[in-house]
Amino acid sequence: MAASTLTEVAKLAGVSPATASRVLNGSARKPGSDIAERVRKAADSLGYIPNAQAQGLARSSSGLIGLIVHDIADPYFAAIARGVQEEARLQERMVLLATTEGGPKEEKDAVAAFAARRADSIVIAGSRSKKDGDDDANRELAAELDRYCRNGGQVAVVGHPVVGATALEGYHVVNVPNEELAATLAAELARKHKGEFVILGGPAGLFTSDDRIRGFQRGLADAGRREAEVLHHAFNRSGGYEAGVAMAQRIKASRAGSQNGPYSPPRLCIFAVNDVMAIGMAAALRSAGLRIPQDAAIAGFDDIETLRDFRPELSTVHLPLEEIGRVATRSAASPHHGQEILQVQGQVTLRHSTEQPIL
Amino acid sequence: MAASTLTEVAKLAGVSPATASRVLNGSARKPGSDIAERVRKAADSLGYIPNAQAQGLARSSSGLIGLIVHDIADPYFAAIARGVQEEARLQERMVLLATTEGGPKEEKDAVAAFAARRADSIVIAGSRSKKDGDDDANRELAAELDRYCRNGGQVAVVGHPVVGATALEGYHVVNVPNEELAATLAAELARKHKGEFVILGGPAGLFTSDDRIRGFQRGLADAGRREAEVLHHAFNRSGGYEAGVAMAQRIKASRAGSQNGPYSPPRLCIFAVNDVMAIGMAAALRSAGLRIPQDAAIAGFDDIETLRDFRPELSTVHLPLEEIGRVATRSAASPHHGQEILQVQGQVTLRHSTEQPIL
DNA sequence: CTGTTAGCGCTTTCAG
DNA sequence: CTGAAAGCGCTAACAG
Repeated sequence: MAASTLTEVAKLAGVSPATASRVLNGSARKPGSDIAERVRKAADSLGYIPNAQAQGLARSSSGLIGLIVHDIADPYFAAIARGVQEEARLQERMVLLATTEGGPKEEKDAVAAFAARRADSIVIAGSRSKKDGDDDANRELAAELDRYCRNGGQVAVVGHPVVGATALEGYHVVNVPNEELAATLAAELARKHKGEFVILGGPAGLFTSDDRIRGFQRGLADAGRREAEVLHHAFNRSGGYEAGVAMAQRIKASRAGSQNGPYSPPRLCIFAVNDVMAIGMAAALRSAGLRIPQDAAIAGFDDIETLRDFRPELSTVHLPLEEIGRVATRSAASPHHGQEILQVQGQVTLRHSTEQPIL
Repeated sequence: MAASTLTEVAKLAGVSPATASRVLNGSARKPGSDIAERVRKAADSLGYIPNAQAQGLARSSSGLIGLIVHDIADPYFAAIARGVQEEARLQERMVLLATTEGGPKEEKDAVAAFAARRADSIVIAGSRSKKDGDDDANRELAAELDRYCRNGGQVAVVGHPVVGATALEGYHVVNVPNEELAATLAAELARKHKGEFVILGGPAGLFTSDDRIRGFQRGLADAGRREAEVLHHAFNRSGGYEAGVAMAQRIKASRAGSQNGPYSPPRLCIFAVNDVMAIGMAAALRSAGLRIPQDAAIAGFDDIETLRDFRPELSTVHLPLEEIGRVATRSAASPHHGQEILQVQGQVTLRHSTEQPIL
């Protein structure tokens, strides 16, 4: 037994499908109220549910919003997804989810799949990468997006424009001032921290990571501090943890070495380019018996919700994640001519993890 | 400029649309390799992307999986969503996301929307409630689901059968032995904890919560312990926090009272029916200057990933969340006659938050 | 193996 | 204001 159709409803109400369509689904022209009444009654006596696929085909639009994230279980993406979802609900659209683990190949596939489903707009939350070897895939991704836009689709990208996008029509960029914020963070940290800095970055080539690294270095330089060493690891908790294991050894070694001398080794300040990496790092240090901020200071970036319950309280740069999701979704809802660029604000937030230990 | 169609591809290749369809989209019969070649060439010279809506209409199936959660940013749901997503990818389907904040009304709407989109299957991750006032909405939800199933849809529900579902065709239940696990947890805690127990539950009527409360009480009773007091709060971190604020006062008051007497007050053991509530509770107690497990023991339920980085390490019941998402999605992929019930295993996991303080 | 012919369910001109 | 008719893009019988 298949779901009942508009035609059946129309028949039951004794009207034409066209009329039934006009009363049931939004149309400019309103049929007479007596007719409307009859149709509505027929509809819910049959439990009529419009077939969105058919509607989509006829109207050539789907009421779908495609969302691309690296990993939906990562708190950063989950928060953005929540914002997207909220806004989608306001727009009376549904969210189609795709996870890509950051690969341009997967992103391209996701875009193609969304295009196939005729999604009205696509929100790309994960950051793009220009890692060696990804060149072709990136080109294909850009081509796919361009095509999607040329066919009338709207694309909102969080954090960074798409590499090599040529069609500017239909692109919306929610710009996160990663570099500036990282610079500010560095400046503030430089004021209170007199020792060395180390940067824990994601894979080289990942835009978000690179921007934050660059900004942080600039901030250090402006403060007259020496350039920080940069470590590259996976852009997630594991990457941070892995880096932390090595870092712990290093800290211990340097400490052991200096026990003979008159000076205690300078305390390191580690800037992780995102919070989940910072958490991984902190966990590894803690497992090794080191304490934060006594044995090392740590700062992250994003201010994911998880931080609220993480100890020590982590210094970071607050980003309005849900708002970013909402803004991206909202902007993609209104076709904009030319490339639209929106700014969001972040806020350096210093907490206990970068405080001076009490000596 | 609209996307190019199968017909255009066919024309360019000099074949009929039917043939083009057969080579491009999966069909039993394979056209000759020379023809196939030509069609394929035509297709990607035009950048052809099949219109999934049209395919869906024609095939009457959509390649869509509907996922219903309370809140995608809640780590519990995010983990399940990841599992669903993984399995969906294996099935070459896409995930449609709906968030409902637990309301039966919203769940019903979500099901209707999925039905409209002709989702092949629906996974309901959020637990159902039979709270007073939700009766009508619950009935409607059940009706909507029944209809969906009668029309050939598959529904997988995590944790608890749908209230009042009559059509058994197409229902799949991933059963989480909440009650048993809670009982086991109670038994183990009773062995090491000699003081009072308090249960921090969700809203009365929420199945998952009620089951866990019941199980815990049973476990206590079996251990010869007295029934625990039950607190009801929102089923999320805020609920836990709110409860914690009150609890902190109470603990402090009882302690102050007994300072005059010869006995220190018995330490409380708090069982929160899920981890996010436990975290909220712990946060509130900590803000009030209380320490865990010294001033109170706490246990949660679910073993969400967040716990890995939460201190004190929280005792809980481990649930294979991703696996649950995968299993639900997998089972809903294969139409089962009658109601299918799958079991998942959980594991009581005692950690530091319920340890005996060293006196 | 290929092409022709009907639809899938709905919207939307265009007449009446 | 209503109805009839022509698709939207694709698939699936059924012929050839």
